[in-house]
Amino acid sequence: MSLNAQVADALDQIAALMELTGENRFKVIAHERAARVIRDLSEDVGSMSPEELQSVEGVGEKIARKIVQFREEGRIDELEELRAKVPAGLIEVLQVPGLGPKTVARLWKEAGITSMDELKRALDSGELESLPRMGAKTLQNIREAIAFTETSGERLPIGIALPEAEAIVAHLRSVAGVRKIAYAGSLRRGRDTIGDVDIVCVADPPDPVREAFTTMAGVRKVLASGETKCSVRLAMEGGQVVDGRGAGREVQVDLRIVPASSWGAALLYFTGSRAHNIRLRERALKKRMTLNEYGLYPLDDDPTPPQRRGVRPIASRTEEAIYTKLGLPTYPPEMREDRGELDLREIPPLVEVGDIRAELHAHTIASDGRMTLAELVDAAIERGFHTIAVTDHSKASAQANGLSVERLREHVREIREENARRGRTIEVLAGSEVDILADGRLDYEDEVLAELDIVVASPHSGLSQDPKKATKRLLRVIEHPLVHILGHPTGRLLPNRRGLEPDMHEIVHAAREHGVALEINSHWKRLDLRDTHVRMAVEAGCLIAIDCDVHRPEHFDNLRYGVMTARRGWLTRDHCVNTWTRQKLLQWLRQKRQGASG
DNA sequence: GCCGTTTTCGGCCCGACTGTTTTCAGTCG
Repeated sequence: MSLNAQVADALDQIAALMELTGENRFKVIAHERAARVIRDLSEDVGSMSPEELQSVEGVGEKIARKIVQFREEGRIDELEELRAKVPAGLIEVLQVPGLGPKTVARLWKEAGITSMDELKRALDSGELESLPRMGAKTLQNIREAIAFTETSGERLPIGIALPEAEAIVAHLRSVAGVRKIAYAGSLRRGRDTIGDVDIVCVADPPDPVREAFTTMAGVRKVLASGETKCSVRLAMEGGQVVDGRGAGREVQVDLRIVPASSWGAALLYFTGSRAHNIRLRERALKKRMTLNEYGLYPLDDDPTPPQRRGVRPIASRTEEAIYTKLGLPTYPPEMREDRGELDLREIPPLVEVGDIRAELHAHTIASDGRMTLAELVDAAIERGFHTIAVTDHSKASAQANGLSVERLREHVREIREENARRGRTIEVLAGSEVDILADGRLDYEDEVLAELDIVVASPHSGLSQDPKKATKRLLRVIEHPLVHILGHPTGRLLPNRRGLEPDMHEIVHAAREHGVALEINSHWKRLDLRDTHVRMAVEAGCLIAIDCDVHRPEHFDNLRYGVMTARRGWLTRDHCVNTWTRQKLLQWLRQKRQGASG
């Protein structure tokens, strides 16, 4: 785990334990915020001076000191003191939805509960029933919430959640009275994984959609069903199985019903992120306005919310109107993470799905793909691409039927013939997805690689090696004169395989220097590079390739996930090689070859 | 604990829903 992630975890633990000791909630929030910012930070806190640490938003003198102590001694005094006071097992209990710090502290102090196992035993024995404010319903909700975290605790990959959300939206759109409906939340922001699904809708009258929502197929439990807000737990469809673990799992879905006049405010609010929203509200207050999910209103001293007093909003119908009145550009949802976007005067020209004109990482039946060469090329033409690179696996990927040198050469001949046959319709490039061996050597000799139009080098094994080795390994690849693209650089798999954890600073700077493009692999199980890495690469001025790693025709549809990840990293068209013209792309590919020989 | 184009002190985003209680605390997003 990177140092930033370790520091963030430690700060999160301090925050959680503070909550249980009843510490001032603003102190708790300050630690949570610092943890989030450091987790997202592109600089490495290990190489920052105390002054630099304090220049980070949300990090002041005291938290900076804690970070310094952590990196020098591997511990933080305050965290150790808190751990001595509060049983560590309670942090897990705090993760159960519906159990907040107040309730967990009561369970600890009044019933002696110090861990999840003890809580489960106490629930079974009935000893909690005697506690005040612990009715049968509350206890049953806790039981069900624990079961939910155990079967469905992990976040859902976006590739599972997005189609599910689209199906729900399509279903509800046909209900009488529904005038507008859309999914929001982290799904709309394009995060790689999703905790729950948020849906916003305008419906008049509201009852039919509420009824349809709480009774739709798959609803296991209705958590809330109010005038404007409904929440359910939904069983995932049978087909949506993640690595064999999807079966039986549930996902929480929230529906918010809002007036048509508040559509923009509601969409803005429920899209988040939470941190972005808080920033917007702070900004509104500075401008003597107040922002909530109903609209942007003039600020006054009346404690009753303005929408209940019939106050006319300054803006509310569209997101754009609200941003404009706040003096801000309309941020694409993917940028709304409080990662510096509010300091921008204008939005950079972020890459869009329609900009992608080339797929540079695709497999055929020659290795582990399902399409013949001709079928792959046809599929690429159908997508409107001007270039398709055929990059079957190299020999070390035996499990993927990787090609021996002889088979590769025969394959290259076939690809060149196919390219000639297609004329100007599409450029078919002969390439390889070459395995990166554990020490950073490539799986084919240089003389073989030199015969190819394009080389994508990817790690497939040795993915748990330590960060220093991983960094060296990838640097060696980036410095190799015949490599164009570093494919799925960390090899992570969502939700559980962490993959390599190289020093991404070194990686992106070397990639920039050597003109190697780093790949965003668009498969929703990979999304590798991830968003924060893309942002680092963009800041360093790296080239990026967004590829689908196509094995089947439908894999081209994963492009949207890769593009959302790119946009979350603020990638613009000019630095994305897949958006270039055929001529510019080919020039870049050949230039690397000439640079190597000259 | 952090932060400041009115502030180095005194604020810190805002509303909905549930459960259990009878006016609200706790939790969530």
